[in-house]
Amino acid sequence: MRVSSSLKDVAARAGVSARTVSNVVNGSARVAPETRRRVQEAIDELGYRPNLAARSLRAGRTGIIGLAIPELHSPYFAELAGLLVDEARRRSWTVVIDQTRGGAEAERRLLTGDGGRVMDGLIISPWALPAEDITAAARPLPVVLLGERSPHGLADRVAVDNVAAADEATAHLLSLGRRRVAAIGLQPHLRNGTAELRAEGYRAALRRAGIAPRPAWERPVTALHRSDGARAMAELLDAGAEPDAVFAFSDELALGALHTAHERGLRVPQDVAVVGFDDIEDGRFSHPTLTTVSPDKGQIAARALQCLADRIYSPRHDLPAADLTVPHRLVVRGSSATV
Amino acid sequence: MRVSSSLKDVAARAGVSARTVSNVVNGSARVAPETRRRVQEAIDELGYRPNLAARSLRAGRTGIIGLAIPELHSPYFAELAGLLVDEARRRSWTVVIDQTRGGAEAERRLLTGDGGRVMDGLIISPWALPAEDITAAARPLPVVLLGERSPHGLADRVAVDNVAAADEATAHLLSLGRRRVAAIGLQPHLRNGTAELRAEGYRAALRRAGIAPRPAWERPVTALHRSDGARAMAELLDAGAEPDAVFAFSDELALGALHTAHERGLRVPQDVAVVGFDDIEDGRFSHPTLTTVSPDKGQIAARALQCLADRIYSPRHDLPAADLTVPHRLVVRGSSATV
DNA sequence: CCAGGGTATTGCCACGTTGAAATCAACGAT
DNA sequence: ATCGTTGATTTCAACGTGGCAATACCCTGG
Repeated sequence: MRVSSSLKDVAARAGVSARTVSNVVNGSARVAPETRRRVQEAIDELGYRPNLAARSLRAGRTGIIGLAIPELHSPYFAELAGLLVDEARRRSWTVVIDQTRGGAEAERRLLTGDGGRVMDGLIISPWALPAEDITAAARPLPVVLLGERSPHGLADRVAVDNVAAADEATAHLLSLGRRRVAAIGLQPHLRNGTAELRAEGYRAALRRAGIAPRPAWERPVTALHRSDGARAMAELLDAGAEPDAVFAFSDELALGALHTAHERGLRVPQDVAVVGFDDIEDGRFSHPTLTTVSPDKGQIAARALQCLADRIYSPRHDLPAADLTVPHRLVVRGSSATV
Repeated sequence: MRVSSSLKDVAARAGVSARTVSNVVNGSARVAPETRRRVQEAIDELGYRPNLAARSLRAGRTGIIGLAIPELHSPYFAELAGLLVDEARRRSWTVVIDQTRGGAEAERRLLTGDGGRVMDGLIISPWALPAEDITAAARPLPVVLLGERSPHGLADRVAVDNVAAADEATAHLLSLGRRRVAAIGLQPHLRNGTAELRAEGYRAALRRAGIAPRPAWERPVTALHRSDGARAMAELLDAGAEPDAVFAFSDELALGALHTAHERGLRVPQDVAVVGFDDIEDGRFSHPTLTTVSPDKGQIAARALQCLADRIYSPRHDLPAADLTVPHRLVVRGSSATV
């Protein structure tokens, strides 16, 4: 059996030209019913499948979009990736996933390397690289940024309102009567817009409640894993900050903080209330369950792909950059329950 | 600026033929240093990138491999996918990820649809479809099966020794003096080999300890999420099985079971010891931390890709199917600590 | 000054597909 | 009977690359 058959093989078998077979496959032109039947029969018999490489070469499009995220094993990104893959299938796109592992080099390679030629578009959650650099390197590849601060109209962007969401989360802790509200998750060493925005909202809520933000309450992290949250929480306690509440910039950090709280014999939420960000599944089954800011991930996925589709299928190269804000809501669970 | 430049454009600029540029790019033939310099210069100036579609068409290979897993947001698969993507980059392959969402239809579509033409090979963790069907549908695409029972030499397979691992986990619980050891995670309705194998090991360990396996102790689940584990645990308790230990076939199920135990006021490990399977990161930070069977995921990734590489780059189509067993170890943590 | 042998470079073609335009057949209207 | 029209099918060319074989070039030894 041949490894693969081509239009020509099918055409020979059906007694028509290759072009007619192409028409049957794509429905791009009218084909007589009888001819269509014969061709279809030949297709089935030979098990013909169109060669996508040839099709791409001809069309100048690959039907492949890239998704660049820092880490696939991070629950938030994994959930989001899952939704994006599903949504992409709905548009008959294939998704290639690239992990940047938080490296600026990886983010740049992705854009200047072969990636730029194989993908029709890219959805990226930037980490180390400023948004400006990304959009510059990517051109003319359509790019959608997730979460990052808006790059002044250089590329489409989809995100929750990080400032408002962080503000709400902090205000929620304050509404419980907590006054020493710490924050875990700053990343001053990185040009990471998301962390900056959440810190901004956190401080705004404190100020509105008449509390001056204190550097000692703001714990930086190098990465966003549970272990980083656990370490930051330990440092916070060791430094004698005596927080009665913690707002972690991600659920993973929050779960790490919970872990340390348990170790140190602190009761959650009685001694320390904890709020996270992302609404990953783990938080619904942790002990205690985790209060969190829940971004509408389904909408992030849908909107991001819509943006790409608009650019890929539109002949116009000067579409104004979209800056879409998707809804979020605060989900109150055990870790910040009223005591 | 041109959207993309071709060999021809570079050739024109450097004053050589397209073929010479191709030689410079691929190093496939000797090129005079001076010529190489001029060509490289032109490449840089034009920002030339090879067109992968054309290259694939010519070479008959795409450099893309598929990874089909039930769910991306499942921590185990997300971690594994991350490792596979990293390992694939090392071999300059790109990975497209497909989620079957546990559907037989999705698994079949993947193989018979366009996927089969765009991928050079496929790594699949089968769920609903018997391994035999998968390998039959895939031919002549090289396939590596993860975890599934060996399909009688039809395709390469990489997995831990599920029977032995489940046996060890159960034996560990028995060694703590537990006698009513329940199992959570059977999937009798699916043709899922992995669950069957783990049940086999579980029962073997019981029998060796002189305990007859009881159907009432074996709780089936429909999926492998935390919520399924939580439900199964609740059913187990409601049925009056009064287990003093639980072996869950995955960490997610185990974490769900922990959640229910907390809710019901059971102390872990004092009242019920719990062991999971997979060693996902969550288990290292849960409360209590989770005892689990830790498969060497790095080796699973490396070996699976090695198998694919062997088949893709080998002209021989009759390589015997490999059946590789990767090491695992039992990691004892809080959920089964000695009381 | 030329044959011989290597090195460097080139032209041509095919991979499988599809857009554009040409061809062919059939049919109704003039 | 002829022409125009519509519908169905075909021919031709090109997308960008790399294998193959041919060619142009240079140097050395006779």
